[in-house]
Amino acid sequence: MSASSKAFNALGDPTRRAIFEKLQERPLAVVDISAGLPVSRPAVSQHLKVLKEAKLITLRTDGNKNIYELNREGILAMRNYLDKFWDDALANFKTLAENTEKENNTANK
Amino acid sequence: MSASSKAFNALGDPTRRAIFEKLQERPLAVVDISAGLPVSRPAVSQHLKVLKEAKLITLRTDGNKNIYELNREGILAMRNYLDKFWDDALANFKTLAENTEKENNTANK
DNA sequence: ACTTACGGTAAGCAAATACTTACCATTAAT
DNA sequence: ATTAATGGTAAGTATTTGCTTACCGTAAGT
Repeated sequence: MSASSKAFNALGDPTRRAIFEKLQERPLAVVDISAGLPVSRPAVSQHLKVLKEAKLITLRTDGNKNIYELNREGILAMRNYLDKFWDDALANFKTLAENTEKENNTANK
Repeated sequence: MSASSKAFNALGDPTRRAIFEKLQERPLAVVDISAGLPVSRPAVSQHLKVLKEAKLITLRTDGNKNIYELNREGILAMRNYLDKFWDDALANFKTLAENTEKENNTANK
């Protein structure tokens, strides 16, 4: 599973997106992330694990608190995937159009 | 559910990502998309519906064939989401750092 | 030292969702 | 006209995955 695959999978879940967006404000400890969310704290821990493995967040320990923070790496991986994806698609469609053009010309001769 | 939410959700599934990536090569009819995939043709139809609703692909009819094609709109929505997300995160962290700085200065006087 | 706060993991359950088979409508081919 | 091919939808099943409770370890506060 590629880096971007894991990231897409991770952000596929609405609760994980909510967590992700909370961390946009500031780095937060698990209790603070959990506060306000409609699921239990262990559920949040499980989601954090998925986001971490997708390299969308990082973990730093501060005493007995686990502070989670956004990780540029995963976000960039997705962005790059989308950019390249679209660029390649355009290139493919272009050569496809050219080939179709040639075929028509040949057929018309 | 926002446009990008639907798109993230859609690409959260590996089979849908496979379909999405097949369409990067060229627009394809359902039979052609289905060929090679480890799931039945109706399953593919169902996935196509989700991708279409996420504005990641579009549908064009050609005789009895339904040709699916990439849709820039959904791809761009995700890209914009990620860009804005990261920009806003940076801005938040910056003001956060400045405030912490001020607090330290005040505390030290 | 004892208690409270923090948070990860395990096991089991519940809900969501991906998949299959069956069916039907439409279009193309013979 | 009949038959093939294309593909969407429905109903039911099965798998996945998100969630909860229970538990444990570690760090901080009193």
